[in-house]
Amino acid sequence: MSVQERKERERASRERLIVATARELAEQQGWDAVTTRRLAERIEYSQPVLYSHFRGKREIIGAVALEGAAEMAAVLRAATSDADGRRARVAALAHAYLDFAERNPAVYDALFQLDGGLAFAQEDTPEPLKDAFAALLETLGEVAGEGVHPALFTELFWSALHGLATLTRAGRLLPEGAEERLDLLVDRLAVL
Amino acid sequence: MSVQERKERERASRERLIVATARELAEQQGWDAVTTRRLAERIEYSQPVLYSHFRGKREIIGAVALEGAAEMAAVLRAATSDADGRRARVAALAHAYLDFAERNPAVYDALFQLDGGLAFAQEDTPEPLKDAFAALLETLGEVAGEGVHPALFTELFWSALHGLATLTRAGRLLPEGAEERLDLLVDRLAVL
DNA sequence: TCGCTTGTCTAGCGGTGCTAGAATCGATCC
DNA sequence: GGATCGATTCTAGCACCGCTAGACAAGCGA
Repeated sequence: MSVQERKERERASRERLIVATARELAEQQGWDAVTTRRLAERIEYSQPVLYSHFRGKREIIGAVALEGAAEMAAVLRAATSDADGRRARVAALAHAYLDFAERNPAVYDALFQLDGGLAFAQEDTPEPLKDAFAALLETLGEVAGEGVHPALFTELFWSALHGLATLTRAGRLLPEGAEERLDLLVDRLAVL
Repeated sequence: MSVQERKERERASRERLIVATARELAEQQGWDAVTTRRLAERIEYSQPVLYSHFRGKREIIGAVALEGAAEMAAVLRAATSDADGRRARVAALAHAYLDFAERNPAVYDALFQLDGGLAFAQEDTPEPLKDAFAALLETLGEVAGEGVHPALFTELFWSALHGLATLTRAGRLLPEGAEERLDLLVDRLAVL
């Protein structure tokens, strides 16, 4: 069995290489530059090898998204755990979220803009995605206010963050007012 | 000169046909289905004709976006003019916005998701885009609250609407809570 | 060492956006 | 009315895309 185990290890390792390379290439040159040919060349295998790991390009995007979701959840939890007081926690969360989106645009796109073939807001939603939402919920749930469902409030707050993130990056919003918009969001939406 | 004028009329007419056809095709089958070949076939000309009107596919998307922006501005103004009271006006605006996004997903994508090569939030931003933002500003400006810049408040409110629109359509948010999220947004963000 | 499974590669399919150069149309002039 | 010639449109093709069939080679168990 040792031979088979070694093969499985090598396969898993190569799969990680594919995902990491796709992410790297996407962050460097955008997802449009992530073609199966270029990706194959970078991992130093031929194209068909990609298809022995993933059904297609969409699944590769999905894999990057899952990795990103786990990372984002960790980042959000780290940011909130450092903050004292509810206002500070919510502000830190919002900051961390927009920071993550700005620093990892390709990952953010894989998660929320592109089609990675992932199920959202459903039972068969992958664990990392649920957990990322849970990370938001942990902090935002406590400022939802009387009689407002925490999950629903979180969805709204998240939507606002997502709107700010995408519109800013697409050049629809200028970066100047970013800080002020964020403060306003926290002060108005959260019940402190 | 009459001949030349007629030619120009015909050219302009064909250009409108291209934009209308692109929009129609995009709404029917999504932007992925809008290929230069299919588009050319539908307007009953060969591909290169498209390039005598537009620099490329991007510019065609941009043209659809501009048309959509003008339409959206009109829809928003119509919705708010029917409403009495500030709360009702803001709610009507938000409803109309999300309605427009839901009913014209391809146009909405051309405007805010895809690259139509348009400048935003700048001096050389095309008039229809400025005007669509102005339509938002007219209603939202009056509920920004003391000491809050109306434009900045509008940007934030718009971001929230955009987030709701895109996350809902991408299946990231379930349509169930839509009404409740919208009410919460209006009640919390707007100063009434 | 041999046979065979497993894995990888080469080559190619039908599609994409876009363009060079050939062909045709049509307004103008004799 | 018919020839001329410039503007317009088309045919054909480029390089690239995602994806896959079938040839080939590597490495295992016997």
